[in-house]
Amino acid sequence: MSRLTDDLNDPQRAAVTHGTGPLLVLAGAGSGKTRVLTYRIAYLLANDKARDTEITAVTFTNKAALEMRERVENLLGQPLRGGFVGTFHRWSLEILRRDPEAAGLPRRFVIADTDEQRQMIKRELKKLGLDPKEHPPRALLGRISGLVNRGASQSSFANGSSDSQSELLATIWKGYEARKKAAGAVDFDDMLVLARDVLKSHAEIRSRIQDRARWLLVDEFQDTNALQMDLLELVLAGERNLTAVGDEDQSIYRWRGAEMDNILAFERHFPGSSVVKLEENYRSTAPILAASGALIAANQRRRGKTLFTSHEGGEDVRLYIGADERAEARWVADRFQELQRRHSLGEMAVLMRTNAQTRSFEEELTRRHMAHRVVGGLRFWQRAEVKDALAYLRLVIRADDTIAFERVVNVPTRGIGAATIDILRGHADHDGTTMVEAARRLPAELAPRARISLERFFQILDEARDKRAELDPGDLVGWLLEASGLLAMYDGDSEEKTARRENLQQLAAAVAEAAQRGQELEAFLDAIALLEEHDDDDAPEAITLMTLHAAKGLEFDVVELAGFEDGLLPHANSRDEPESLEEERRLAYVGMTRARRWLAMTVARSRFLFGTRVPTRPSRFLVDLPEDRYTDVSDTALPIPAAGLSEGGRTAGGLPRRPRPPARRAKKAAATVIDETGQGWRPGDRIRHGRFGTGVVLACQGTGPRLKLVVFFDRAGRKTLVPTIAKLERL
DNA sequence: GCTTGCGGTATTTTT
DNA sequence: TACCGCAAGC
Repeated sequence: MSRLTDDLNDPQRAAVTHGTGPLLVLAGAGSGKTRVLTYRIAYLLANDKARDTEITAVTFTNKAALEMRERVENLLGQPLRGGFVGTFHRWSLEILRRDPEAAGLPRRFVIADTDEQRQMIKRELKKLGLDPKEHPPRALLGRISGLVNRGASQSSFANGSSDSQSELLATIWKGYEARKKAAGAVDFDDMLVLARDVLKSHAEIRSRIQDRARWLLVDEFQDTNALQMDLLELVLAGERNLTAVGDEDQSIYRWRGAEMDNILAFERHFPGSSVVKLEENYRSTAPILAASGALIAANQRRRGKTLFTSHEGGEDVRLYIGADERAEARWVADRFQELQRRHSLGEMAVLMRTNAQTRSFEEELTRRHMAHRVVGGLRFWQRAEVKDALAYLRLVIRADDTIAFERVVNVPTRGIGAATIDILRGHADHDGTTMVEAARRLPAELAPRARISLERFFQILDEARDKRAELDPGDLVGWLLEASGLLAMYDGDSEEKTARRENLQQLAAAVAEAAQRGQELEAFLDAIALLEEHDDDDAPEAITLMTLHAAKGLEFDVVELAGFEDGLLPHANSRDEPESLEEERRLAYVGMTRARRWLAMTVARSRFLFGTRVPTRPSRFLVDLPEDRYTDVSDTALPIPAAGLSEGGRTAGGLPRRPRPPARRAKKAAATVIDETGQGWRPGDRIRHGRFGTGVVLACQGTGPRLKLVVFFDRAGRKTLVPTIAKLERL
């Protein structure tokens, strides 16, 4: 099969044709990572080194999996049967669905999504009499997830927790586990945990999976966490044919538990492994590579690669510093208008650190009637009306789905409020059954209205279950939407209601389409639980606005990296710790390397943040870029900060994670601040307040009697004060 | 049970 | 500033 290896360069070919044993492919940005992965699969199959049932290829996103499968099938000229190409979660889920009992799960367990997780934590807090404001469910779940992904379990954590803080977490966690169990639900992390446990404890299942993963390929290896590593090690047997492809310089999910050591210390994890570096870049021009390469070279934690290209020339990388975010957006829109002569709008992107930054660009592009789309907005499957409809569907399939029941028993409202739910929950707890069971029995103390409503509710579900036999799934959903009254909820012709009705119809269409593909309703529900994102990229001729995280894996002719400022990139919350600062640098690197032909970074000298205009300064990452790697095209030449100057300040994005006392530093930073107010207060001043203690002035709003100060107090956090009323002492 | 208004908060979010 | 979630009030 020479055709397969002909169009590869030497290192690529070495990776593709590698024999048995672990292989790490260090694939620089744009070096043909997916190509190596897909060619390797095709090569193994075409040369009878592997049977298709022995191929397992794991990715992080459904999109990547889909692309991989398609490209392999294109190479092979036929569909790939038997093998597995999918995400870690789907892989785990398949193991669990096949043998739920092995994992101690009910046969028809459900997947709890983020909302449902939060709901359960909230209930638990309420039960414990804790204030959700003091213990934000989001943060609690984050901590639990972090622990789980590092290999902990509720019980192991509870045993090891000594201080009251961790004991509290252990208690909440325990309740959370109990709730999931009662609901027959697993969360995203559980899928991996349980799959790992099953593989560990059930030799026959393990051996089956090991056979299926005789050739195991893992994409984006830099993003794997400890749990995923456990999983991989469990299924690697005999020849240990792991092909891991990744790039430590593009590791941007540390905060989600990604463990860079998996790639940095690959050889230690997998003795006897080979390593191939892909350093020839086929994506970007030389100037873009030179600039991004200089930036990432400043990182310590990396194995080190130097990307090169055989293509000469290319436009300079530009830096533009504008007065504010409007000037920034204007400049970008101007450039994109010019560039439109050579590049389509679909090949242009504005990338940024935070979602909030899209705003000024949306406004400017709308004003100019330039087509654009924001990636990462509300997701189809996350919309309330869609989730409601899905909950009905879930109840049809699995009558005792407590989560779904609670979600829609009163949607549309039918007089079943908190009081009714409490009664039902009381019965369920008392009898040791589910709420749905309790509701079915229609306890006597229910209000008459609630009884009637519940009866009707169950009638609808029962009828739907009967209809399952006669209607095809799409029609079943249609019927359910009518019968439940979900559709009627959005009667009317306001834009919002119409949109919601359309979403519901779209859902019915999606179900019908899945059925046509031969997918069972159960499988369909699983699929969308795993696929939070709705992949409809059907507006290609538009400028893309998105976060740097969302941009990973994509490429565009024209890329603009917006908000190249200290506080934003690196983000204020991630610049103190060296490890996270390096991750911020990688984030910038990912952004820059998305560009094929044209790249610019822009800075707004002031930004509207938290209700105030805050001065900013260019990113400290500029210091990593030698001046000949970019061209400053700002209207007025503004000085670029020296290394370290931007440390610890309160600049854009602005609140220091831990306010630091030294007045010396505050003074120094204040000198760079433009605004100064009549009252003699200015950003950077250290002050003392009777109640809040000491703090630092972040910004001044208004003048004269309307003057307000935004102060960040060391202990009390951010407050807005009127200096003439609040007694402030200047330090 | 639904609406309104207040207070608190303000990264990134593959599944 | 802008949004979200919750508590009070209709």
